[in-house]
Amino acid sequence: MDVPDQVGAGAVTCQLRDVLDRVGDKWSVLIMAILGGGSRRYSELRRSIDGISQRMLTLTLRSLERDGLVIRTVTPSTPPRVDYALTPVGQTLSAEVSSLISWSERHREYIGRSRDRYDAEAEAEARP
Amino acid sequence: MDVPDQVGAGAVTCQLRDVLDRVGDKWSVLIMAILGGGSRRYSELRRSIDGISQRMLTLTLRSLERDGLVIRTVTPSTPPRVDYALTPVGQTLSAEVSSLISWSERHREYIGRSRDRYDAEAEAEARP
DNA sequence: CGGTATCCTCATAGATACTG
DNA sequence: CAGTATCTATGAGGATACCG
Repeated sequence: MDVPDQVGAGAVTCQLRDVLDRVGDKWSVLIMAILGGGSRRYSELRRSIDGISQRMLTLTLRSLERDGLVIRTVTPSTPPRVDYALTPVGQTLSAEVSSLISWSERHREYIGRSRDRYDAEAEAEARP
Repeated sequence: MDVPDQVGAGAVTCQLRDVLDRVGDKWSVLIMAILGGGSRRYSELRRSIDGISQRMLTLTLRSLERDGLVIRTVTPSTPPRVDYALTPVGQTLSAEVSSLISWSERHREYIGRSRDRYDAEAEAEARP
């Protein structure tokens, strides 16, 4: 793994924290996954992502854009049109994300069974 | 990428959400990274992870254990000794995580420059 | 040593309303 | 259509104290 013993204060962790904050928030990965399939309009994203508020969609897109992972293209027509796409670097992160998705698919059942077992044992202990 | 257009309500997203919640919280990945280097005692983890509270260390370890990613071994000596290690499945997630860490190392500078540029442009626009 | 229990705070995100 | 502004609330996480 080559991870230093002391993490949490050094530069390595800051890098890691940055990416985890990026990848860990509620909507970023979902947006990147969709944009991995190609450029999308604002309204397309809104429809594609079930349950996202307009506020969070905009906020998340802005921070992805700020990080250079997504590019925003405005077409000043009437009605206005705004398209979002992954940048080349965004595509490489999107690839990492898709690897994580496939991990989750492979181990979904295992985790589910683990949780059931753990909860059953915890309950058995609570009421002996 | 092979990601469906509609995410957020279907099974695919639940799997993904599960992993993201797992990987996205503040301490799980740090703990998994350290345990990737081998088994560690509770107190070793506490010292290794700068800034973690006892509460969060315990909570995070419990949920990792619940998911079958970490195994907890109690040695009932005096003083008591508790060791934590990755399970085989935990090791595979740890590998994904290390891939993400290396991505973050490779693109740390790019993101930093992107943010600086974005913020500079935002400020330039705010005060023209 | 390896935890629980309790309280508290402060970001994150949802709902709603309005706009160029 | 593609946002911004404002308000609110919920829950993750920190601080502290105590326990087997």
